[in-house]
Amino acid sequence: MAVSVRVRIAPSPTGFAHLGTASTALYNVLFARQNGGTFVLRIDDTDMERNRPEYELLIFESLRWLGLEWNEGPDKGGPFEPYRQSERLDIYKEEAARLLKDGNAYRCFCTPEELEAERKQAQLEKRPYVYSRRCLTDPPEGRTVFAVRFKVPGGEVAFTDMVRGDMRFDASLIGDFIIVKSDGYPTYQFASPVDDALMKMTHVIRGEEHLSNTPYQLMVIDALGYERPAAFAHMPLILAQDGAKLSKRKHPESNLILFREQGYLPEALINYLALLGWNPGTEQEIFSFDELVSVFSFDRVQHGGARFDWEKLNWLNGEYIRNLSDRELALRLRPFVPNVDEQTLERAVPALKTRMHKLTQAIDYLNYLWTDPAPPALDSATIERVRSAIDALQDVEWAPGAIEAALESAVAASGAGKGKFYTPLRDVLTGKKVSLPIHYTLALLPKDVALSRLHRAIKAQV
RNA sequence: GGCCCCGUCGUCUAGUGGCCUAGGACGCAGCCCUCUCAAGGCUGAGAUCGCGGGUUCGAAUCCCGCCGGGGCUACCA
Repeated sequence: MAVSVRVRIAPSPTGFAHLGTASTALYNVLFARQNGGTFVLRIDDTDMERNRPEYELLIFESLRWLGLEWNEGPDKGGPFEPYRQSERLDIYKEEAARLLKDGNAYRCFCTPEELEAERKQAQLEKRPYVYSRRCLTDPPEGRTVFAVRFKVPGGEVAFTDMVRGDMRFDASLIGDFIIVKSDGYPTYQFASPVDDALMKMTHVIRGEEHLSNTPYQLMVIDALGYERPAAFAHMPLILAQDGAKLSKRKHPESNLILFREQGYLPEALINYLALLGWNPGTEQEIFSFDELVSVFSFDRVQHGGARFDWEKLNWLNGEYIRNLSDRELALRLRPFVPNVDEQTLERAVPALKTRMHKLTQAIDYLNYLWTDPAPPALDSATIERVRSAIDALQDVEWAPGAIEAALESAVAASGAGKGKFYTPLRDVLTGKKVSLPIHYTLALLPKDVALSRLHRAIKAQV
């Protein structure tokens, strides 16, 4: 019987969860779901300087919002606890000691300045830099502060990548790298493979930035005598507008929480992310999550990075909004327009639906309901039209259909066009040039409020 | 600098030697619908397939060189 699939994502709480986090999480979940596997969330918090505990909560929240729930993780436990690297320090210490004892690692007493000098020198001589191994062959005397370096065995490291096929790297080009920092914390190149092995990961699916890190990690796993993951998958990077890798610091707009705040639907973002770097080979663009699970495959994944395109996301999000039932859309809109009562919101939805590519846009359409626009200046002909509108509306049933009918006969009687007639009404009611269709604009307002705004506009003229 | 990945309309992509006068989607333009804004319908512009050499009867598709972009090369992850 085959071992069941285990995959993971391992974000570091050095910032908010961003598009890249979501993207790798998605592919991991898709693959796990396809194979009845387990999706693990591990927190790689070994950077003492930059970790902030509150970011961990943000990561949980963002992933849950997207519906990318994990089976094992720091908040829900599992058979390989703990799932926070900061709580596994003794494990790394032990493994490092083992490497030290077996001669696969050694202590390095070099100072950052000395290493910097080595690097500069190599650059000057135009030779590729690898650590000199000074501390292996001729360690300086009398120093107490040290880091631990992995002794790179050289040779070739080969592995299978589900996206790119067979990969091979020449390890003689890789210098002895640090696996334990002088503060006692493990580096990513060490903690990550140790945990992948210990947590029995069968597949490692992550961003392309880790492709060249893979040989480092495989060498560590080999030296420790653990079993390697069966395969890797290095997914194309999500690029910013300038073509550079999306980063938390340079691209704060990639914060997932912001997507929620702007009114993007999680299912739309998922759909868009899936299409960034992967394509089904058909012309289908809209995919439910279950459809993605059934049709996704690594061999149709792009090898090059893809620029994130807000325009296309907006379109997709609009499509998803339009496909929501009125009830469901009203529900999702609630938090964005807390000033609007439930009933009014539900009545607004049919008109709102085709006019939004994100939920926040409802605010622009509805805020005339809870604000009071100043009466505009009107010429005498316009005043007449407003007056006849008031007359027409006076005894009408307060619903869009009836209002529309009443207004249309008033328009016909006035001899003016709908534009001339409706534009000032819109202006008086909302103070804006753009609004929902005029009969909706009226109907959503309480009748007395609507009529008093119209009355007031007429009186305001001298 | 070294190693690795990539290079088709502005963007995301289809395409694995002839089906390509290079297809789709977003965006853009025009028209229709229309009280505004959308949505919807129709039409259109937009890519000498990074460049230069080959191979071949025939290349976006194969080979070589170059150029360009990105990633890694940290006591960040």
